[in-house]
Amino acid sequence: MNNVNEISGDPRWLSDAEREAWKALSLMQLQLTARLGQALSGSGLSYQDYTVLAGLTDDPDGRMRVVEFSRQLGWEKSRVSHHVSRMIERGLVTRESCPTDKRGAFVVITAEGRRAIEAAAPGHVATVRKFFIDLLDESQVEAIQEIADTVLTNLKANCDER
Amino acid sequence: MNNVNEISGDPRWLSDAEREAWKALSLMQLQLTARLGQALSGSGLSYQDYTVLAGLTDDPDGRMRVVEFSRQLGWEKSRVSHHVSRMIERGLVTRESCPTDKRGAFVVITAEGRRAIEAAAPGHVATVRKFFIDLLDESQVEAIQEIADTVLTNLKANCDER
DNA sequence: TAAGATTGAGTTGTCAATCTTG
DNA sequence: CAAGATTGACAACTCAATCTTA
Repeated sequence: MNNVNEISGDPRWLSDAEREAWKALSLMQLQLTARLGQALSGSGLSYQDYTVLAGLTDDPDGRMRVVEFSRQLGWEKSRVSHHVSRMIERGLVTRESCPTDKRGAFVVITAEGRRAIEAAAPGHVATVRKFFIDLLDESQVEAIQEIADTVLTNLKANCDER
Repeated sequence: MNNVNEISGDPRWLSDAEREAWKALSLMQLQLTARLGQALSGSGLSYQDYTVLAGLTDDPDGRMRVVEFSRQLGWEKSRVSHHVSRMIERGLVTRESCPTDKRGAFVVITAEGRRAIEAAAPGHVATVRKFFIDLLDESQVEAIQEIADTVLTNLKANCDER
């Protein structure tokens, strides 16, 4: 499996540069989120908790549909459901039924949830800056956005195929 | 928590562009690996299995130290150990002790493991191309590599701090 | 019938404790 | 004591099945 296919070419393989880039990106993502989680550990919130609460505070009423979380975070809907259940037990959020669509459910942040994320936010932001954002220039942030948008659009366009 | 901080500035927050870029990247990574996993499902290998076997085939003898996997993949060493145990049960790899460092252990690919990854590889590569690599130009692949290298170097430099 | 959501069972991953060797 | 590795208990996630409403 030696591959020194530097020039775009052979569709059966990836070039070394392509493989390395993908590996490096995966490793970065894993280590970065691990680090963000560590940094949060003192606050009593996991990185996942933080993500959910941050999503809720984006809404003026502090509420979001389960299905919307599923889309925004890329979590299986059952994952959202399970995680919300655990957060409810800890008093960070509640569940409310949706008046307009009776199948639906809202996740709503509680006062305690708000306190928790407000306490954690400054430190978390500092960590994201220190280990990610502040290391990049504007053009790199743009590049990430463009790449991700391209890939996500393509994924959505082919969500039917096996 | 409204933030319309477009101009670099305030270290207490992230700009919208910065937040969006990070969210998009996380979403991309999640959906991409989910898709790669789906595409592999017919082969009897999970994406994680594939990753391990691919690492092993990089070595001429098809062997790699557990600790090296831990570093390369960014997996907890216990995760490597557990996953290898499961792969052993399925006959894809074996464990061997290291002669030079008696604490160490090698993971070694079996003939069956080799068959499995060789069968899965063409399809997997095609999927990585279709949903990722072929959507990007050379400069974007480069950009990813640079960003990831920068971030990973910085993480390594600060691995001691809490 | 499909879409939103939950549930339970099984799988995978983490964390702390332990064992062995450097 | 530190480094490599494993183990077991627990937490988080996935997948399929189910329930309810559109």
